[in-house]
Amino acid sequence: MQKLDESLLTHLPPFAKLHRSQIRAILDQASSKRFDPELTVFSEGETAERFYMLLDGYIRVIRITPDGEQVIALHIPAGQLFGIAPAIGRESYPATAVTAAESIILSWPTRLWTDFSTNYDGFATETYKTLGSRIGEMNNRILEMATQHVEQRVANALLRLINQTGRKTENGVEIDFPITRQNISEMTGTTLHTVSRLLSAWQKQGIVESQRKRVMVRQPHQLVELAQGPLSS
DNA sequence: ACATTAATTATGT
DNA sequence: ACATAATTAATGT
Repeated sequence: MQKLDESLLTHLPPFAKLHRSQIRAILDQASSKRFDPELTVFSEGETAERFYMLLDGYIRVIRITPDGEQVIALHIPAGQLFGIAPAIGRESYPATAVTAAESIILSWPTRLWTDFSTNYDGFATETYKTLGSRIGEMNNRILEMATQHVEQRVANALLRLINQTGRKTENGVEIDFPITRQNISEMTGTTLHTVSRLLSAWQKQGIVESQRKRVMVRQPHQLVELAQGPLSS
């Protein structure tokens, strides 16, 4: 196993307050692995042997319904911890983590979790921050599902994607990992057909631009408008 | 207002 | 050439 450079972690929130020696110790206990796209890192219900830091790439957090249907709960961008079951007092993973793009992932044995959170300044508070914002996001999605129409939900999903994982180009903001109509439908509780129709319509209006597995938003403001939906009553 | 079904076409290896 | 992705129309709830 070759040595990992300390600069990999120094700027990431959970480790930002630590000294080089501490980072060194953390890295020396980590294992590093590269994942191709669409590979499962861990599965729902598995015993949480390890916790993870995404160094590069994107993670999709998914759950499977009893009848085998996929639901995408969340996307995680590089620089965040995931699979942190110990932080919420669980010994099995509550969901499945799949790479959405080629990714580089560090991981540690779960038994180190208490070490990390007691000995390393800022680690605990920062992880609870990200945990908090993920819960907040999922709460918003629950509200959307219950109250909004599909068009608004798809608009909101795209907005979240470009905010969290957007890459700016000349013409707009592009989601910087491959994403299909099917994927978007799994995020919004609709069908790939409806998503396809919506994207086609929005493309004609110049709001988005999409090819196979690629979606770019040209006019975020227009999407925000659509996300508001028709004014109540 | 949306899903489902089915047929057709486009796109990437 | 083959598999996967996307579009489109028709029909159903």
